Amino acid sequence: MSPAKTRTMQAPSLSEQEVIRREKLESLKNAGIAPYPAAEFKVNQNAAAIKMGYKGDENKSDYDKVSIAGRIMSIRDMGKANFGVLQDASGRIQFYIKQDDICPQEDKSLYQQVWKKMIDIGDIIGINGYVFTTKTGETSIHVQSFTLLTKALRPLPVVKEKEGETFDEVTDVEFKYRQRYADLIVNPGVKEVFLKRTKMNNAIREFLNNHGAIEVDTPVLQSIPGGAAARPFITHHNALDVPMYLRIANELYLKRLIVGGFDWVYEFSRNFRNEGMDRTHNPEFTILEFYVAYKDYLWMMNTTEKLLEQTAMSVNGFTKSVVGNNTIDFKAPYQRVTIYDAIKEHTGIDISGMDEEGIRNACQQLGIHADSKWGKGKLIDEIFGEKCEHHYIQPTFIIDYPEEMSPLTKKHRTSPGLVERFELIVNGKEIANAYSELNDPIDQRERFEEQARLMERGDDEAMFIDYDFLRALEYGMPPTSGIGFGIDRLCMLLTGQESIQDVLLFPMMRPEKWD
RNA sequence: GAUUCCGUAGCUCAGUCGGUAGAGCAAUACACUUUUAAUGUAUGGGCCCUGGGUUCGAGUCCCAGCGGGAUCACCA
Repeated sequence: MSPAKTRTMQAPSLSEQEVIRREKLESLKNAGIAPYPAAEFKVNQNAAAIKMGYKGDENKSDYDKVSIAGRIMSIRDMGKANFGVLQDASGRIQFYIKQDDICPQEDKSLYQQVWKKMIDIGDIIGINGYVFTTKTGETSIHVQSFTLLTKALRPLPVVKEKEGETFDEVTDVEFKYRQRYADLIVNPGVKEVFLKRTKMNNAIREFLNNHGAIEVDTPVLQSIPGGAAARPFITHHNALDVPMYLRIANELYLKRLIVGGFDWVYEFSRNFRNEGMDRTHNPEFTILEFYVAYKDYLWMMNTTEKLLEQTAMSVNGFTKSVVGNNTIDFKAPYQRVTIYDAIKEHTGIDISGMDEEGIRNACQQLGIHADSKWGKGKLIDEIFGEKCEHHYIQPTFIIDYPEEMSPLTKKHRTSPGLVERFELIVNGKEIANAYSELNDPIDQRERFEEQARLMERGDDEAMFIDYDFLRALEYGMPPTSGIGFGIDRLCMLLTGQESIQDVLLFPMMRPEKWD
């Protein structure tokens, strides 16, 4: 019986390579080498800084005692010397390890037995040595000593690269999303997307903080899921014995804070909606909302343009971003089109004077399903979504929505039946929604009651009446403008990703079965 | 939720008309002290997603299930 067969019988669920790694783990322990040592490993450099800073003879002495730590990504075995690649948080750097350097005496076992037989690709090590340039011109670390920091028991997918071309890249999305840790290790570029996401958030925070905005935290567990039209996740609080909902939006809480005297608040709000998943929807997602006292939606459009232009610059260094076949320019200002004009332009039908019946007929004419449960606002929204939205690739403000689909929005100052609201459409998708906030408590109560009627009519997305929010408005909320940005979608636009799963570190997946 | 495509070694992928399971990388062993997708020689590694069915015989054909992608519906 072959040794491999014996191994398989001992541990039937492990692959050959996993069994061999466990045997190496035992060998290490037998040799008195800790596979998972506790002590700090002091580093004084990182891969990127060395490659950036090392200039050969000019500053060689600054790099004669470097110490870095990272994961072994490849080893090229030349017998009594190896070249390898070490990857740390900053990037990758080549190292050179030679038998006679780490074993200057007769005893070559550290090199022959430990390094060559017990260390693998994927292991995390620390190395000490000096920087040099190889014959072929690559900045490398000449290893004088190494320390095993973590033994890896599972083989890493091996991805190779030459001159920017990648070979055997792991493209299986299930692997990438379920084992993001491994995806991040082996696929260069994945990490870049998430670093850009952080840059984007930082840029937005910086913009807001510089303008005097206050970052706040509001409840995620809510007894009335308000501020949006969506199906919530339901949970239960045992001690109070009441149902609770994971928030679908934080809007009503932020407005309570405006009542309370803050004049600019914002929150990066993780929201939860119990709905379908696709390239642009994940059940949990992030919306940045902010509310500013004494402003209106016109001011908000100006602010939005500035915020996005500046954020794009911070993330990419320029205002343009390539997504699929489109190049999007976030440079302000953005076009502003009323929703009625948009519909007129893309369907040839002017619905601005029509009642619900007329719009229903228009839907029929356009071949759009007009559900009998839907009111006028929903029908208009449907026409816009079907016939117009996808045409707007460059950032465009669609403004002045019908009142019925905007129960939290202030009535338009000059056009009856409309509200002061805009959505920002980019690359054919909504990425922000804003309005002059409704602050008339009596009007707000009527709008909620209209929502309640819609709910009775069968609209399962109509809003609940939030009596505490009405009470807050009765104390008086100053004129306020508010906005919500789809942060995941904005990130997709700024990083050129076409699936929301590629801008979420751990996108939702059906749970794995482990038996 | 509906439709459709996919699931083969640790990874990337072949697998013809239904006839004993293949390659490269990775692994193991050997050679090689400046290589870089290192190279050369040899070896091992498979619940072909799971369960049924058809058949003398199924990775391959049929049905059901599981997981994933795409499109649609719902939505941001």
